[in-house]
Amino acid sequence: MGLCLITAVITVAQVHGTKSRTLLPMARWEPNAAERLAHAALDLFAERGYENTTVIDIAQRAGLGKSTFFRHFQDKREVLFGGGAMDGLLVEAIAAAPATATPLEAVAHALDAAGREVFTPARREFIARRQAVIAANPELREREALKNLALIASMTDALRQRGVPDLTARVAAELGALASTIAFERWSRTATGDDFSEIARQALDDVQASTSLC
Amino acid sequence: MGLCLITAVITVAQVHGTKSRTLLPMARWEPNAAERLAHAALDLFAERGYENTTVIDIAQRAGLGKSTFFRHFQDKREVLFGGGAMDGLLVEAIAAAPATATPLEAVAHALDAAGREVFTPARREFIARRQAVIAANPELREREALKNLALIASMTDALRQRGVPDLTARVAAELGALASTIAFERWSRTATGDDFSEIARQALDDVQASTSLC
DNA sequence: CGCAGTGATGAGACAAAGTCCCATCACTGG
DNA sequence: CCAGTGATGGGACTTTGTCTCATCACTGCG
Repeated sequence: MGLCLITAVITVAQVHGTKSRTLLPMARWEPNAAERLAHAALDLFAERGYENTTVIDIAQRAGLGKSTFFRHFQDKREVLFGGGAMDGLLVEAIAAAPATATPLEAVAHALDAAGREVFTPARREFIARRQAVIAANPELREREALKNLALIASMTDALRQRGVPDLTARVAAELGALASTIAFERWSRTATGDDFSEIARQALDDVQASTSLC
Repeated sequence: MGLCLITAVITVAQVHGTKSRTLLPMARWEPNAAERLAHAALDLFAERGYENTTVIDIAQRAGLGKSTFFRHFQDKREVLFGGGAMDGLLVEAIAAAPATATPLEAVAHALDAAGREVFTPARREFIARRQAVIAANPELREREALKNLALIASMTDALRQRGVPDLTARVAAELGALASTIAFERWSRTATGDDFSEIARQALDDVQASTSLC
């Protein structure tokens, strides 16, 4: 799966530094609680595994309490899928594609946007690490599958609003998701700072070519 | 989703009646504990909803204890996805397809098998009821998404073993899953005893035709 | 007829997930 | 200096899921 990735930890460095005077009272009241929790969780999951990590462990490492964890995340799995801006990003990109674009070209437009905003070279290592944690645990893969389904539904809707017939929209969204997954697999293996958008376009072409051989 | 359906409750009426003499000592030691639990669960989920139903509630309605529930099912969700013979059924059907068949024809072969063995007219109402329960709850949809993923992976493997190239196998499996989902949507709406296999073949044709319009 | 063995079950203790309520603390504005 | 706001902490509570051990039904054997 490649679409439903990272979104938490995206709004990272921003506030920090406004009130560096009152550091004594402890980590509490320090900003970015959600980000700290997400980072602490990824670290712990990578160290000891998802199931050997307690929500309390995560909260403690972030200098927070259990209550605060559940105030920021619906459940333990969600800490790795937090942000979720991916959805809107793809929908907007599909809507913004030229009116003359075919469904799959509109999807390619969306994958470009993902490459520009999310799957950046700077985040590659972090995202791959996160993906490894997810792949290692059934509960997390389950959540990822659901997110992916939601993403496909969003893309399908976005295509329909361009006037694409229902079934065609569904097929295009599904093929786009598959291409994205394949592109992500290739991209996370590249040691170099390869551009995700290029890889994704290539993957989309490959997928489209394969449909003729079915 | 249509592929990952029913499997529990499939080995239903069989043993019953061998020891109808000792009925007094209570439901215990009555056979088919798993089936009784699955039916009790579906009834309760339909009545009060998944989240308002306790595992203990389910066990009690089946005349069993909590321990026995978790002895038969990994977790609360799994009670609706129990059997799981679907996987092997599709894999075997794909392997058994004529060597001359294209990937999608092999998949069509698998959907035929599903229509013959699982999505029978007699089970239509029950399956639709179960699907409604799943659709009404995020946790259950999540599990369904994971099962669907596993099914796609199985079909992909089965196609690869026929000598189909990796990417083509993946695309064919994905398109087959989509066709199956669409076929299931259509089939569960038909009041008549329509044949799932026919609907599925039609859906597969529709999907294939749509790929040309992307 | 009785007696030990097997297998499914039940009961209860336990850890962790998730929910809820309320007190507390940091900071804000008057 | 004081009241208000919002994020936090703590703890009680329910439920899920695990584990261990005793129990019961039925089986086969002497």
